[in-house]
Formats: sequence, structure tokens, C-alpha cells
Amino acid sequence: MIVVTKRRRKGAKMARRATGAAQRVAVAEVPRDEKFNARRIELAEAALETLGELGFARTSLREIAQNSAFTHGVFHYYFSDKLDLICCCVRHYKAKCVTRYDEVVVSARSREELTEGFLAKLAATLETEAAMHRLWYDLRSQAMFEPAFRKDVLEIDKSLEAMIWRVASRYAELSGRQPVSSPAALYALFDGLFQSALLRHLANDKKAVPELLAEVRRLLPTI
Amino acid sequence: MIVVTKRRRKGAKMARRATGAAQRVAVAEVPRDEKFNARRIELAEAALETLGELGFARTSLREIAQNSAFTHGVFHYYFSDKLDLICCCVRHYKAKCVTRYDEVVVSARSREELTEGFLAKLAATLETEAAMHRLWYDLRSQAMFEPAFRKDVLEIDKSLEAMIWRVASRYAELSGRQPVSSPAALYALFDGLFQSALLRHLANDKKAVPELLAEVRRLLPTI
DNA sequence: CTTTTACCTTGACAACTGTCAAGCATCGGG
DNA sequence: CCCGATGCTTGACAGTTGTCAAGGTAAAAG
Repeated sequence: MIVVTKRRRKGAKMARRATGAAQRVAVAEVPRDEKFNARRIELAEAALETLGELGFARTSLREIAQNSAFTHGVFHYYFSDKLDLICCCVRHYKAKCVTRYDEVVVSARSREELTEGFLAKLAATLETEAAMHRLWYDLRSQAMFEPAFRKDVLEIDKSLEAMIWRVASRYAELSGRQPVSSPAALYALFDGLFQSALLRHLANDKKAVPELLAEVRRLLPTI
Repeated sequence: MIVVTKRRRKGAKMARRATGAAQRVAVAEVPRDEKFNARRIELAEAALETLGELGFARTSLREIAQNSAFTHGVFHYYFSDKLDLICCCVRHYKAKCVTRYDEVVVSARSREELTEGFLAKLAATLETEAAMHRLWYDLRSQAMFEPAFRKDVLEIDKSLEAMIWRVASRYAELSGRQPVSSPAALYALFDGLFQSALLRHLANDKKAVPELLAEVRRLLPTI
């Protein structure tokens, strides 16, 4: 099901290639597919908006379309499926997410600098991108039911683990040590803390963010 | 909306109480409400079956009814709402879940005994109650979107944190120590590890359970 | 026995869902 | 200038959803 869109595109390619000069078509093909893909990402970004607001369960294609500049039919033109669309959303989300702390990691010159930078980014993320993150937790849960999501979700989870590991490694390095925890345990810890804080934050618990920061601050030296 | 069912019951009560002898009615009222509540729990249990299989997003009242001995109308008689039903499910789930490791905690006479008992229970839970647990993660994510779920979910989360804390405290006690981590951090850690292992387990990753056990075994002495 | 009550079934309702075919527009190539 | 392809809109489709009212049944109350 997921490859129907691609098949249609390939079919179109074949048809063109059979008619015109191979050379000209070949160079024209690349920007065409890039344009196609760029549109997919535009649509995915629009979809992420609504998904972040309503969650997977309550989001329909029509709702996505209404909250965007597109009509509901376009989504079927660019995606074979609702799942195809959401998979694309998840993959796109990944790219934006996974490098969140990298700038802090490379620029920090001391343990304190890394700590403060990390905490600041953590708090900012929790407060300004709450919708995006609850969607991530939603979709990760969906992956437990929907096999079609699993591959992408597991991949992103690995990337996030690696992201946390980069922070922790750098922190240990700045302390002249090696992390004592495994990547998996560290990710589980920070992800669990973040998830809990996010829920409390969304429930208007004013102490959610400061308590998360205090906890992480206390935890960082022990990793 | 949520209290409509209760209101209807109270109305029935009032009507009865006004007609008959107060004494007889008073003693008859208790088993009636107990019966009513028992039925609610029966229905909630039936609903949990389907919810665990399909997840919140894909579960309809009719589907729940078809996978059970009830008709779809009964649910509207006992619950004001779909949300009311699912809230009841969540609360009922809690009672079963929160005491999972308590027997191990009280019966363990040594650190090793506690470790082995805890790990065995952990593995058994992951393998035999995977559906129930993915539902929990699903509903916890839903709570980030649906305010009606938040109170119950946050309450259960607290209970689970306390459950983990009981295990950790006992473990430290058997080592003649006090836990060095906070309850929140310990719960985040174990919950994160469990969640990740559950997803991998559901994705047919044979190494998910053993790796979880190894990680926990390695972590327990450090808490 | 009759009436009333609690409990449950059935069927219908309007709204909403994903999907998709038919058609319109816009634009580059011939 | 026209033609055909690409991109997009529109409207319709069959199926599903939560909700609820009308009605039935069986047991308890009178």
C-alpha cells in the first residue's frame, strides 16, 4: 500500500522516458522528484500542526486540510495512504529533533556551560514545542499497535538515544571521565523524566519544568 | 457530561426513597449500587480486552460490544460517555497493576532473592500482559491531549512511582543502605526501559526481554 | 394478579471517516 | 496556437462513529 504513490511516479517517469530524448529527461527528472518530495514535506509539516494539536486518534485528513492552505484531496495525490502521510510526518519530525542539543554540545567549553546550555534547551523545548513532543509520544505508543509505524519509530528512538549519549559523553569528557551508565539507561532516564514533566506541564502544573530542571541538574554529575 | 449517569441513578434513588419505607430502601440501596458498580467493572473489563488489542484510536463502542457478551447499548446505560467508560477502564486497570511487585518485596529475604523475583515478574509481565501495558502507554499519551484523562493518569503514574520506590527502598534496605536516586528518577528510569523493551518486544525483537533484564540487573546495585 | 421498576436490546440518527474518480486549471513543449 | 501532462479541486461513495430514544422483558413491589 505504502508504495502505491511511488509506483505511480515511476509509471509517469517510464512514460516520459519512452517518448523524449533520454538525456534531457534524465536531467529534468531530478528537480521534478525533488519538487514532488518538497511538496510532500510541506504537506507533512501542515499535518504535523494539526496532529500536534489533536493527537493521532482525533486527527482526520479533512481536519488537517482545513487547518492548512490545502484541500483534502491533495493529500491523496501525494500520499498513498493516511499511514503513509503520518510515516512521512514522523520521518520529517526526526530530522528537526535529533540535532537539538548538538550546538550546545560542540560549543560548551566546561561542564557548567554544558549543563546550563542543556537545561536551557530542555526547558525551552518543553515549553515551546509541547505539542510536537506529545505527538511523538502518541505516535510511539501507536507503533505498539500499528506495525507500519514501528520501523520509523524504532529508528528515531535510536537516534534520540544517540543524541542523549552525545550530551552525556561530552559531559563526562569535560569531567575527565567516561559515562558509567549505558546509552539505553541514560536515554530511558531522560526520556522518562521528560515525558512525565511534559504531561504535568500540559496539565498546567507550574512546578513541572523547574522540578525537571532540578532533577536533571542533580542527576548530571552521576551519569 | 460525565456525571449524567450518576445523576440518573440518584434520581432513581430519590424516587424510590420517597415512596417506600425508608428503612427497607436504605438497606436495599447499598447492594443495588454495588451491583451497578460491579456491572460497570464487568463492562470495563470487557472494554479493556478490545482496547488492549486495538488501542484507543481504533476502538469503537461497537467493536468493544462485539468482542464481548454485551450489546453496544448497555455501555450507554452504564456510562454517560465513551470517555467515562475509558476513565473507568483506566481506574480499574490501576488496581490490578499497582501491587504487582508487592509480594516479591515482602517475601524477599535477601538482595539476590529480591533481584531474581523482581526480574522474573518483570519478564513475565512484559510477555504475558503486553497488550495491557501498551494500552497504558497509549492512554498516558492520550492524557496529553485529553484533559478528562489527566487526573486519573497522573494519579496512576504516582502510584506506579510509589510501587517502584517500594522495590528500590527494600533493595537498598537489604543492602543496608538508602537509595541514592529520587523516586521520580528511579521511576523514569525503569518506566523508560520498560517502555522501550515493550515496543521492541512487540516488534518481535527476541533480544528485547533479555537485554532489559540484563540492564536492570546491572542497574539495581547502583540505585 | 397488576403495576412499577431496573435492565437491556434494537434500530435509527446525523455526523464524520478514508478513499477515489471525474474534472478543472495551469503551463511547458511542439 | 494547441496539446498533453502535472497538479490540484470537487463531490460523491460506502462504511463507521457516538449518541440516544423507543420499546421490550423479567423481576420485584403493591
